[in-house]
Amino acid sequence: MAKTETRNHIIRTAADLFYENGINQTGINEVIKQSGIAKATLYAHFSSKDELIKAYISYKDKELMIAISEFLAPLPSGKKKLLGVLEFVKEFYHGGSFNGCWCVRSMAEIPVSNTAMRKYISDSKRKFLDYLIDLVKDGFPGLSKSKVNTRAEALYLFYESSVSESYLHNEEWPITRNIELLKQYLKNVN
Amino acid sequence: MAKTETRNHIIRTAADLFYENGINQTGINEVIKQSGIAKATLYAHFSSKDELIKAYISYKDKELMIAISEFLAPLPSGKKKLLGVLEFVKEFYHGGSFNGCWCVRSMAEIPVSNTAMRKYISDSKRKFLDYLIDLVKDGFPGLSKSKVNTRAEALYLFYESSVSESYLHNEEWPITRNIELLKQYLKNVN
Amino acid sequence: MAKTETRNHIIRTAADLFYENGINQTGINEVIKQSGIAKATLYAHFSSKDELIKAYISYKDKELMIAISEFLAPLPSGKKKLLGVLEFVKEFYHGGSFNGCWCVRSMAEIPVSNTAMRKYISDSKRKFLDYLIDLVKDGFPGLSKSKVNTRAEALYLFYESSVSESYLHNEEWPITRNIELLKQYLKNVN
Amino acid sequence: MAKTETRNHIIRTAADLFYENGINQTGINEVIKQSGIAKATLYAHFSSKDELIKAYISYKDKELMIAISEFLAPLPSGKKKLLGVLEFVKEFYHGGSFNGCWCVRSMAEIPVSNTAMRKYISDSKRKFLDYLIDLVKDGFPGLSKSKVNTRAEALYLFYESSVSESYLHNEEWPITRNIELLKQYLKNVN
DNA sequence: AATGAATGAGCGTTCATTCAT
DNA sequence: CATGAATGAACGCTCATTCAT
Repeated sequence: MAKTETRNHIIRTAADLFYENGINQTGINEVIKQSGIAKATLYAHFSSKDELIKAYISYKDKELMIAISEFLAPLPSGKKKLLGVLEFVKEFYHGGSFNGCWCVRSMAEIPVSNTAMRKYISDSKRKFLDYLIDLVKDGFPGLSKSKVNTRAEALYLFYESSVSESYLHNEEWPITRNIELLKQYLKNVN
Repeated sequence: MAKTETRNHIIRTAADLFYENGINQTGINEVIKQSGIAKATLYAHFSSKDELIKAYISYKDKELMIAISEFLAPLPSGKKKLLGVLEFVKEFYHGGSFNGCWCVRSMAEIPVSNTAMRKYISDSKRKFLDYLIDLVKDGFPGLSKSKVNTRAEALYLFYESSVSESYLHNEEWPITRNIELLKQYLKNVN
Repeated sequence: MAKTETRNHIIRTAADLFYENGINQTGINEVIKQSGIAKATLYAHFSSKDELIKAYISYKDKELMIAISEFLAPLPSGKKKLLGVLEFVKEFYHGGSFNGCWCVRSMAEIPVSNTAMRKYISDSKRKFLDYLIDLVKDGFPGLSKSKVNTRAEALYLFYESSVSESYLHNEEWPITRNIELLKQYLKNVN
Repeated sequence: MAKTETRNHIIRTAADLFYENGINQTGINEVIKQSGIAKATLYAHFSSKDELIKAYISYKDKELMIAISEFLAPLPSGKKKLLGVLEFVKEFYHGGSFNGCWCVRSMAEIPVSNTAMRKYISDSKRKFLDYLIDLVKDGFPGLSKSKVNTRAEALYLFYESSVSESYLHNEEWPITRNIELLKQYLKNVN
């Protein structure tokens, strides 16, 4: 197997386990067993579990960006597209492998002393906010930068609580309630 | 020392450690060292770490209810009081010992297989939602039960993302942005 | 409760637990919980767990002597009575609370370093052998002391392997086989 | 060191300790200290202490089979060979490392709830009985299957009480007495 | 005489990581 | 480049026993 392939294989296997059971509940042994590789092979590709966790976070983020972009592609730019972001969450929630936000959950598992990792995770979420900023910018050309940011941050917050609270309660209402809130919000912005 | 005192002493010590560093990063050894008690003493009061975690969750919840109630007491009923809930988060955030939501973070650390504990935590959050429902009910007498719930759920979601996102990014803007969103939301409800 | 009553109550409770589950598998806490007494009360009556174990051994031995004597009482002296000893084992085995020999099992749980306890247990078995010697002496008056001993030791060995092996295999055949062996043995002694 | 070598090294070390002091009196820490290996190494080879105990039982059984076979090899088939089994016990008893029957003693230390382990141990003894059955079958060709079993079971019971009782009393007489009983028994079978 | 909270050494087990091959 | 046996610190938990009341 080529080096990159092995690496990706490990990441995908680890991602499934980390996202399903949490990063601390998933041991290195479990990852190598599921991957079918040797322990030292894993350490040849990732110098530590932390590095593997970072790769997991990035992998899930990229996967999300692709999925959400595909979901939004057919929707018209503007308010419909922004609402689409929360509609995506609803679909995600019912998709069968929903386990909330990997960033929020991973952050909870990282020791406070591990500032590097904590920064990596919050930076990761920041990138998602940037993605939403672009979405607003594209959907509302001419809108002032300040208003773009405000609108994107609002959308981000609706998105985040949809994901986290539907996961926390294992119920759909946080998503539908946030959709209503977003609709009302968008009605009141020019 | 009376039994109840020792028990409370352990809970308070454990709560500080759990909330600061997470429940999995905090070992029983750390708890007893900080408490200045013997290991068997802890196990005389709590049959397992899980029981101590439950006591921690309940302790933090009660503490929160008291603090938020005191904070809201001087505010006039109605919209001012609901906004006060988010103003409380802002104060909480700057209070020096802010580490996000213990429920959200603990949920992320509990294995999926531990359904009893997961239920305990989500039930705990549900109680907080009930608290907000009462707050809305009291502040808007005559409002239909359905509208009370809708309004309380909205407030709950604003509260939750204020706490979680300010913790995640270690920045204040999620709180201020949510306050703006809540203000706008309340403007549009009768 | 009078002191002796309390003491006997503890012994009986402990005996049931020790014989059912083994002396090491039964904690002091279990004994006091089942007895309904305080921990310090137990230690007022028995200076250590070892002392309680000794009391358990003696209690079971006495109980056995009484039971076996009652069982043998109606039988005619001589060979019939000796055979009765093994018939007693058969009844004991089917009695519902059979768990082999407390001495053999306890000996296995005592550290080799605890010579005092080990001597106590083997002395205890020696007393049972003495009981069988008396049985032979009474049943075969005029028999030389040497022959009495030989015959009693044979009976003792048949008895012991009946108890131990039926317990080990959880099957009855070791008892019935030993009964056959004893019958044949007795046929060949004058 | 090759994996199998390490495994065998652990088993031999554990066997000495388990047989000398009992399985519950011997902690994992003692085993690794004596073995000179790390704790995780032990758990890489044995998933639990129970697995190590099983390996110990099997190891001792195999060792016994080999030793007894070697001891019996020069003896002529038939009654001489059967008597040899008890002569072997006498030699075993005086060998310096005699501590009774590992199966009987281990059974006494295993919680009643651990049915899997208890079955493992009694199966182990059953194999020894099968060994004796073969011995009788080979020594008395043409003997009916039923008589073979009866004779082997008798031999088994003599063997067992020789081992257990000489251990219990730390005296030789149970062995010599059983030898006499076996001789007499064999005189009366065709 | 009786209480029960507190003890500290020990238990079996799991972890991410290293290194000789 | 890949292997897998070995590591040692930490984990959650149990034990018989003591002592102030």
